[in-house]
Amino acid sequence: MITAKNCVARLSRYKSALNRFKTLGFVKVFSDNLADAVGATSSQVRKDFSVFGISGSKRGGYKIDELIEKINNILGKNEVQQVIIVGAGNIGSALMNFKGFEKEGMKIVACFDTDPTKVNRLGNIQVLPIEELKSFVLNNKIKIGIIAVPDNAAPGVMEALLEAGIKGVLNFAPIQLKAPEECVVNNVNIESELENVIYYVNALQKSRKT
Amino acid sequence: MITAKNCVARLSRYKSALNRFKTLGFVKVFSDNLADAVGATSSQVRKDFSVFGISGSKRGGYKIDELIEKINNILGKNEVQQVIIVGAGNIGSALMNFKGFEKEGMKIVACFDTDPTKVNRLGNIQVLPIEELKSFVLNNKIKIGIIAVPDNAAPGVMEALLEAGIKGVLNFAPIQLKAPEECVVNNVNIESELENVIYYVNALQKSRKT
DNA sequence: TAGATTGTTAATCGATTAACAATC
DNA sequence: TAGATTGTTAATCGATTAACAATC
Repeated sequence: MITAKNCVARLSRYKSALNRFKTLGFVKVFSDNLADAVGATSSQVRKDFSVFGISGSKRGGYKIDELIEKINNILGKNEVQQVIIVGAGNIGSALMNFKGFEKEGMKIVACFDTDPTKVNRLGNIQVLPIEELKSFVLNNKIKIGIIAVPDNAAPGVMEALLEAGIKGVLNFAPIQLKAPEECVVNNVNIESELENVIYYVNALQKSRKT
Repeated sequence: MITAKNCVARLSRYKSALNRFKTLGFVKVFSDNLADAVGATSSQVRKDFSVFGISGSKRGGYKIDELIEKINNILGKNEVQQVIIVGAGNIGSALMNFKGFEKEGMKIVACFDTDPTKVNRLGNIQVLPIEELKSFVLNNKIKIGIIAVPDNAAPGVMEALLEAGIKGVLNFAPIQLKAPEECVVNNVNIESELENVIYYVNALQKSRKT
């Protein structure tokens, strides 16, 4: 990996904070403002920007519009990113209807499922049989896929995506998926995120007692 | 924070790996097996266990059943954790129907929404008006809440949860929520996770070209 | 026993923060 | 100009890894 993952994640956060600042009518920000907005230090904001070659003006801070523009470029927002989903269950369906992606220039173009009863070629976003995955990915030059299937099905889906030539995967199955170097995998484990909260709530209560 | 967040997250991963090992008929594991399963080093596995006071037997590794038991205790699995959701939109509804929580001893007991048309007292999991949030939380001694509302509504919901006495929050709104020390917040930003994948796919392609 | 694995300490690595010269 | 903020380097902090004595 070229750039630290946290660093890119913070870039996303800066961007949403900047959009909020813009809504409030701000025109420029200082590293200090951004730091407050995302819960970081001003040093970190400036360091992150320097990593990505973003510069402001000394004494004048950063112009919000320019900053958003630059961050969007870095995050690949100059073109709409076409994304497919595998798995039309709870999570998959929610993501199909999720407004957040569209707003960020990411478009779900199709969903795939093994269950024939879930296939639907008439909807706003088609649900297709898994057999059509490879041809669809090739024909439409899709690079990004989301896995939203149960954990036992996930490794198989990963293989199918790799074989179809997918270059990046966001995985919601509660299993750590691996891929060869040429494919990026980001595992999001919702159960584990909730377990995390529960752990700290309990830990906090225990430490309170002593 | 008492223990590093990554450390707790890995604990969750060890647990699911252990469950898979168990399904395969294994009775004991070595730190090396677990490391392979979750993509860590054996040093790290043993270090993590030592942080939580988990010990195995030299030469004999760890008994899977005991290990699962111990990890479950640490993660608060000795009792079913009751959780509420705020927001019955796409994400909120998916989480209500999500099987993954139940399997892990976490139970969604109610959902709250401002939209009266979404209220439903007859379903398997009730959807209640947001006005009933506080009394429900108090009456049922709920400690954990999930936020699944748009970003502009999220800070208000956070306040309402705090006022109701919630001690831990898992936030899916794309905004970094803050809370006083006595409340734990874990922010999961799905858009940002996908952006992350896109960034690395692009970065990889660029580095390939040079 | 000999060999393999744990548990822990020390070394390394990377990420965050502090500090400050440059400069608007 | 004087004061404030950037950009960057050095210092600090924390997390991961390597190494190895203890021991089953």
